[in-house]
Amino acid sequence: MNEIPDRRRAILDAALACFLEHGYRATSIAQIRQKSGASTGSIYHFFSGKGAIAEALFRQAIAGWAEFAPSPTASAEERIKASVSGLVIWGLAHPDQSRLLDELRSLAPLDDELKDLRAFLASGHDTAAAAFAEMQATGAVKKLPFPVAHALMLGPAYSYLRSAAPTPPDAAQRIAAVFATAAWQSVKA
Amino acid sequence: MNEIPDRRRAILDAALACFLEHGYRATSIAQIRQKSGASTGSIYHFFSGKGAIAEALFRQAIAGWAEFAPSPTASAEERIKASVSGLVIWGLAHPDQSRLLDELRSLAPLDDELKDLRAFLASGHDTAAAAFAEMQATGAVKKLPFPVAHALMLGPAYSYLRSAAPTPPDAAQRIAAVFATAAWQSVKA
DNA sequence: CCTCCACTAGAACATCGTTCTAGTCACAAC
DNA sequence: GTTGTGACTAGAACGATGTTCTAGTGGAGG
Repeated sequence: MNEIPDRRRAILDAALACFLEHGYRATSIAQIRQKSGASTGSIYHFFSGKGAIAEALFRQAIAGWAEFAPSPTASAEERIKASVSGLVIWGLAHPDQSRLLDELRSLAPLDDELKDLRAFLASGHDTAAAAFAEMQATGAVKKLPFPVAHALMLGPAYSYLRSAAPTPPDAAQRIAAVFATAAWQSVKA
Repeated sequence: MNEIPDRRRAILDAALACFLEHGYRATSIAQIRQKSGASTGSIYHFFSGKGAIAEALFRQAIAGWAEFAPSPTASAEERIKASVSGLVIWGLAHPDQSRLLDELRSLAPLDDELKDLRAFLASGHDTAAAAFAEMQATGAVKKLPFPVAHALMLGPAYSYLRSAAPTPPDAAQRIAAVFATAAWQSVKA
């Protein structure tokens, strides 16, 4: 009885295809309507708006990447390197999904359509800050303000992925290692 | 006879005020029209569209920051550190202008309104790549692909400025130094 | 006085995201 | 068997936006 309705899934699939091809902003509800076969009313029955569709797809994409999440018992160095490396490897393997996430991250603070996504990102930010504070408490990393540390660790990876081309896995591994060691060097005590 | 028309200047000033207050996307032509006292037709007489206004303001803002440009005769370390440090110090001193530039940079690849700005950014990218290639030739920096090096050097600064609060000058100096030394450590030979 | 032309004004247009109104269909109640 | 009910669909209508169109103004040159 709790099946996901076909219509809802069709809308999500169509929206993802459109977003990956044209970006979030450039795809219109009309395009999603055509590709999914749903009607306008149907779309707004399942989602509160374009932003809600984007948020659902964002969470879905994040879930696909979360498998790279480092185990919480590893050392600070391993956890940080795994975070950065996982981000880069996943991003180079899925460049258009990565670009979509980046577009949504950029738009979230400015676009009220994406208010819920903004809240979701803020909660993720908070858990990352807590994890980093824990590493600071053990003396494993420098005592930097978290926004500074976050920018040092993940800024290069985000920046690179924004304009990266599809990359074969072995090259992606090497590039990921560069960013991972640079991130660790930047924040290690 | 070649004076800049008052109307044009009034439009630019009004647009800058609106963009700084609400961001590029959230300001409408109508707002610019009201604040500047110009009419719709007048705006489109001077600019080909909203994107052209943004591009004009982008160049204007870049000019205000270009004073931090390092002298070409300095060492690679000095030039790179000065670039990063200058960006951070200027960005922390002008947070809303910095955020506007970042918004426009994010939007440029996706929004056809900003096609001309996109070309302008690409040319700037090319000169930076050439400068870096020169440093590589002298053996001062690692032999990294330029996109990787660029992300390592400026990614953290861009990332930090995106969410930075106004900062007093002395604190800004310290933060800038953190990012500058991290950038140099990441790419030095 | 006439003619041009840079410039202005505001109505009109196309498109977008969203809301509204009306309805269909399956199914449970009685 | 009829009637309700509620999930779902459909498409017209709405308001706002960026842009274009049509009409005009006013001053400089012939």
